[in-house]
Amino acid sequence: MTNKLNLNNLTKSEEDYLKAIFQLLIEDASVKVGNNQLADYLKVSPASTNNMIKKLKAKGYVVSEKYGKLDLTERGKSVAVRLIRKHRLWETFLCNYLNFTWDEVHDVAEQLEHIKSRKLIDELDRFMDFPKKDPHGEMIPNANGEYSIIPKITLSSLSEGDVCQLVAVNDGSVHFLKYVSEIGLVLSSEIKILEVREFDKSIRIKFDNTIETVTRKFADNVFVNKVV
Amino acid sequence: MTNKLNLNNLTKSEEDYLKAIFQLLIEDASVKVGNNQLADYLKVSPASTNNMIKKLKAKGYVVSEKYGKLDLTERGKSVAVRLIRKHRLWETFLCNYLNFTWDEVHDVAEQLEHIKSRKLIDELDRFMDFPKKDPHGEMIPNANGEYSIIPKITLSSLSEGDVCQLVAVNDGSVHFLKYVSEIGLVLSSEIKILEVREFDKSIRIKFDNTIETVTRKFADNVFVNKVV
DNA sequence: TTAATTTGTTAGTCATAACTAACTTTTTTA
DNA sequence: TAAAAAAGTTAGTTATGACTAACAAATTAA
Repeated sequence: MTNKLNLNNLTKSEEDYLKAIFQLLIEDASVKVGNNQLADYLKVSPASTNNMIKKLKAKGYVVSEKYGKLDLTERGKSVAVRLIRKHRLWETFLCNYLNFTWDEVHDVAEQLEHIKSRKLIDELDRFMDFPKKDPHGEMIPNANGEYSIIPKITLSSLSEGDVCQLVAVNDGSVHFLKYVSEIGLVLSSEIKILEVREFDKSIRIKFDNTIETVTRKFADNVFVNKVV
Repeated sequence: MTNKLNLNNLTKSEEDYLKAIFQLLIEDASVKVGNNQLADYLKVSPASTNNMIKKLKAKGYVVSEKYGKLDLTERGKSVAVRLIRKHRLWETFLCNYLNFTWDEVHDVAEQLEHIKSRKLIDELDRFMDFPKKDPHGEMIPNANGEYSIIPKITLSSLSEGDVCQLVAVNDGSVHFLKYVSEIGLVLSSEIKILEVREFDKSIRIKFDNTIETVTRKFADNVFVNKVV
């Protein structure tokens, strides 16, 4: 009964876990990423993540000590970045060539990112002329896994009178993405903060002659460049 | 312990089985398609196919009697045709837009055909302007699952002096497809049968000022339109 | 600093889909 | 038509990746 470790060909699940750990690590760089948090993020039980973490440790993708925080090895990171590259390239393709909207791309890209073919993704990249950003404004890693992380500030971090430009939106929720489109915001929209209400931190914003009030939660998911 | 039957969302495996049965049924319309034959085709054990057949029968995709031949219900056929549509559209995309060659497309298309998104495939179809044939010359079913079956004759069925045009090639083997490309045959190539050798049924053919001898096995996998 | 809460782990179960080995039915052929 | 071969079936096992329930460790709060 020798336990064969499939070192090279990762399953869809293994890939999903590695990507999730990576996302959690960059989301909150300094804070501990733990087992339950991962379970929560992936919407599975803590027992499931615990199990998978063991396997990924044995395969050399993850490091952690018992009851300790999770981290990825270089190999683990490399897998995660390649998945993100695939995900974002597919999203770009779906939006720019196949008439998908922001809120429609995520689910399909989640499937497409697991297709195993180096040539496929590199040719898709070339076909689209090596796009730098995906439709939500996020950076696309290149074929060598290199990418720049632009420090992101949220709309919620600004103050009355500030003017900013929408550079990216969090792509985690279909409802949120639909909402963003519906009120008329697009990448590069110039947004002026008219008022930040002390009571509930809701924000009155103006863009393209539209005035809207958005919640703190909404503003937390909108990433901007401060202009003024 | 109520046995929940996942009637709508088929697994990758279930889809593979339905497609395989469909392919075997159209390959040899009149001949019985049996359990062992299916196992052989899918390169799994007869026990595995037997098991899966039971499940697909319970779900209403397959019909067969104990020890009898296999057949698909309308629903089963519909699933298979949609898979073939997806497979062929992806192959077309890979060849025409992403620089894939004949022999490279199959494996990737096998993965891509399982992506679940109606919009994805219909938009891909539109993007390529509704192609009628895939790169190997096979018909692509339309969005309603309609397609025409062109009765195919093989190069091996012709006689000395006949002239034909290459209309399709069997896409089952990478080695075969590489071979076809290497000797210089492409879709629409005009081929003249110079000689059929009685000894081993090998055939001397001429096309584009090239003269080649091909085996019976090779000629069985080349589909043509007889011109003269 | 002890108790409560949160977080992490283990053990055992289930479904899917593969496998081998043994057995039964059907078909072929001698 | 009876024996041999081929085809089909069943039983029992394995790996993956979920799950629940029970338990242990670590952290937080009283």
